[in-house]
Amino acid sequence: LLSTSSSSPVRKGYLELPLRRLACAGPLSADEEAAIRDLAHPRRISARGDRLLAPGDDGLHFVLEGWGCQMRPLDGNRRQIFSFLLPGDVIGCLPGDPAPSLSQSVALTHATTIDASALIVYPGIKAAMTALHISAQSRLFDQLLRLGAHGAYEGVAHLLLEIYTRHAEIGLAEDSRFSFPVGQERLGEMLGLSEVHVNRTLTRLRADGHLAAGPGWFSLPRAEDLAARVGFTPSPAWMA
Amino acid sequence: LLSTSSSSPVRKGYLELPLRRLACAGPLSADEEAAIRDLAHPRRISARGDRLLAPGDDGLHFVLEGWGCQMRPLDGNRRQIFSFLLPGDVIGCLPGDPAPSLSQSVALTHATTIDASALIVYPGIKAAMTALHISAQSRLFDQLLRLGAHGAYEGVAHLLLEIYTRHAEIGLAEDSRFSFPVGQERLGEMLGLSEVHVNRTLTRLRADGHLAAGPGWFSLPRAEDLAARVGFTPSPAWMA
DNA sequence: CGCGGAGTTGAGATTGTTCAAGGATTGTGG
DNA sequence: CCACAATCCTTGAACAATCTCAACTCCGCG
Repeated sequence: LLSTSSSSPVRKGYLELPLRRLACAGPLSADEEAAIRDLAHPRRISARGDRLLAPGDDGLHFVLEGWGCQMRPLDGNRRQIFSFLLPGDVIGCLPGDPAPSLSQSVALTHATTIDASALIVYPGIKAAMTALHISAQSRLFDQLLRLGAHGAYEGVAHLLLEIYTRHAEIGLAEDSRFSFPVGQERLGEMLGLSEVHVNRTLTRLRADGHLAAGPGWFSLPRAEDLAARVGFTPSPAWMA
Repeated sequence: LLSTSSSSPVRKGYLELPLRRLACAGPLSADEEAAIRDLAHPRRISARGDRLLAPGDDGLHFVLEGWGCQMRPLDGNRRQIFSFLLPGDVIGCLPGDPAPSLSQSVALTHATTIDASALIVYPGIKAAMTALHISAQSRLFDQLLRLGAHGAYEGVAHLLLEIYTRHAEIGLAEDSRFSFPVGQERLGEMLGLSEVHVNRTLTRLRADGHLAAGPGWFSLPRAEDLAARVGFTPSPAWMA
């Protein structure tokens, strides 16, 4: 997906996504872009189910490949997922905001991350990371709304639109199609729905012509229509 | 409730609750306690429905009297409440964490607040406020859990236990009884339930001997039992 | 070739919503 | 002091949304 768009000799393609993510959160100087591309730390590999962040870790990390989530375990083998962590995302704690392990960050697929704490010294990068932190906070409120105020159809649609948007922002949505490497049960754990009902709702979205799906991907061919249909507003409108 | 416990000549009793709230979040020096008691700013009065925080306000405030909430409006006259703001609570933005109006803070009853931004220069107060901010963040995750993973009975019980605990921490729960000056519809807007179902659930809690209610107050006579029954764990257990 | 994981579908039970109505309480004006 | 309106609480009955259980398919993989 990425290797085709090589304008300059990029040595570490796996840092391209965090770079794009930060760049679309705030302007970066050429120095800062270079600092990101030159990150020399070893990558950390997590198997599905492993923790992306060690319990005491208060650093910052980029997600390079694979999906993760923030969640809290429930009794039995149930859990509530609070947010999905996508390739390119920044995870961990900003220095000023020592919000320790109020939730667990866990890999949902095979995933790789890299330590990015050193980059906080660059003002543009710090500003961009702060902006991303605020976006994540806003998405948490979106999630509260999905769980508390939306029915299954609206909730699933909202979530897919959010994930679609997050992919599109960093150039990972070709033709309204984006990667979705986790199963329907994970959608259920996020939305507070049973796997069966998630399935029925996806079927309904498909029947309405709003969704196409294949192994490991979704596509929202009429994303604009769907957004209007379920009242999905991209980022702001809460300013005021 | 408060005026009886006057050991030293306290001139401004209305600052007693924020003081207690901060004190139970982190140790305060005598100077810091005095600084809180001497807050000279004018009190701000909000009628039910008014905003507690002006849209651009990025300061810190104490809630002195009355209840408020954080919420987002929905289409029509519906809304989703994210959290309740109680007397003694700190609201607003910490300096390092410029998370602007991702939600609205609104009065649910007649309420008074006071500007507390000046107190941030005291390190003990700043630390306590940071700890309270983290508690609030944790309660947001609790709320996600209630909405996503709990049924009505568990959700209502959890929420009442939380509010009971928050009152008890600052000495406002006489005999497991605490103030609850908002109606059942507000509980519904918080829990994503209809007013009718909230009512039926409260009735059920009462029938089970877990709840007593009167105009403007609730009581949880067997809070321990109820907490065990619905799996309510006070603050931590997420550390790790 | 068979096995396991993920997606799909049906039928019945459970939970929660809506609409509608009736009681209780309180504040207000006559 | 009483009538009245407003607000909140309570209850019933029909309806809709969602869950559970159980089966069955499809496909990739050893």
